[in-house]
Amino acid sequence: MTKLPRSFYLRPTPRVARDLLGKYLVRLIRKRVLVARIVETEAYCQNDPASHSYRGMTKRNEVMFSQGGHLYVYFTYGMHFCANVVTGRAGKGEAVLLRAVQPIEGTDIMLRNRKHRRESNRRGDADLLILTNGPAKLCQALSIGRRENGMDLLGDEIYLLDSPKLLPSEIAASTRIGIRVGKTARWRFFIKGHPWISR
DNA sequence: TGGACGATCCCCT
DNA sequence: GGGGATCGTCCAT
Repeated sequence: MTKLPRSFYLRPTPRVARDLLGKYLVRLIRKRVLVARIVETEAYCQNDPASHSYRGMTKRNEVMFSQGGHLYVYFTYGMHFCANVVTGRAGKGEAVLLRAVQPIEGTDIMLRNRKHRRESNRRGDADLLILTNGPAKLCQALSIGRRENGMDLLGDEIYLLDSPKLLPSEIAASTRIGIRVGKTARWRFFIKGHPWISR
């Protein structure tokens, strides 16, 4: 499999969001390789009131305005990170939020990264099915945080591998999750019936 | 300088 | 289904 080329990211954002389904996210950390398959995404576009870029560039969202193919990581709710793939040409301010992935390789590291997160975790996060089924969870599992903000996905620390295109019948679209505005756009994409979809 | 608010997660009812 | 945790960011004073 080959790395997704820059041109992949320079297409319309909802298209990129849909085409990211099934691709492999590769994370190299301390000589170990973590691999996860993307199963759920959301597109955030120009003139989109739900997008961080809607009110212009700030220190927080400046990476979102960089050239497509970079990683935009933001901190939210005082405790969580979320990871986005920047799309389009520099200055556009569009990106795709990675909402859920399926662990493929390095699962032991991912489990460790999310273990002991809370002392009072009574259900136990050792369950693979809930390891990476949410945007903040997958960041924990893959060790994505402030340091990874702005990384080039054509580099060697974090990148995306191509995979055979999914059939249209395997993909579903819906409205986005957790937003207060921009609720009509159907810019959430996911693999139909996939066990790792977020709740 | 302060206060309101999150592209969430987890636990409890 | 609802609320608490928890803090960086942004904008209004």
